[in-house]
Amino acid sequence: MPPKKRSRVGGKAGSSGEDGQHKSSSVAGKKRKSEESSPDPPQYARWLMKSEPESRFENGIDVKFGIEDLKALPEQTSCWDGVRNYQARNFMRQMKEGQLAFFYHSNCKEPGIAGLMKIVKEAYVDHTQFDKKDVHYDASSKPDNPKWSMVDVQYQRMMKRFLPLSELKSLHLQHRAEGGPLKDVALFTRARLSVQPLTAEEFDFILSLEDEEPL
DNA sequence: GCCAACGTTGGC
DNA sequence: GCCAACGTTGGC
Repeated sequence: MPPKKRSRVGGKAGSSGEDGQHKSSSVAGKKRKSEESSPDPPQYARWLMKSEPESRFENGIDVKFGIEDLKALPEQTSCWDGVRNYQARNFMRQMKEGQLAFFYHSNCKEPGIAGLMKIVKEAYVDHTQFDKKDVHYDASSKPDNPKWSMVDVQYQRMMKRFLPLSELKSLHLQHRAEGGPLKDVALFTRARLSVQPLTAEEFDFILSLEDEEPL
């Protein structure tokens, strides 16, 4: 889930092409409009990206990468490598320079939204897929047709207060029952996705929570 | 550490 | 192309 380390900007630009396809559901000959398909995916402009702020060793490598680690890098910028899920990858490929993303701390003592970052480089090839030493090496991906992409992100700021998952969850449940902006938020409806889109309404509502008293 | 949810893989 | 087995995510 978490992406991880790596210092600042990584390789060269370019995004690799193609997209894999992932769900299908399409009928032969017919087009399936609503969602899915690559032609025109809904346009999202705000994101939530998960990473683990506490040490955890995978194949002997520490995958820890919290918001403080991002902040400490040169230019407070890092590539977001290691995403190995097609939906998460496809969302990264939709990201545009300048868009904002919440930095979410997962798999830790206190999960929740820690801060804000900005997309500073659009999707390009994640080089770690070819690195046998890397935790996220993917033997099935070939350099002439890379499977995985990453973006570069830059630290913007910490939230004025940490927004715990527990609080977001009670709001989600409340909104689901009575209506409200977090009714369908991906954090709970697509819990395992490490890169998620947020509607403007969801994003703005979550941002407004930092000025509220903790629940 | 447990385990539910869900994505991926591979046999058929 | 189905679906059971398996692997991963991530809260608790």
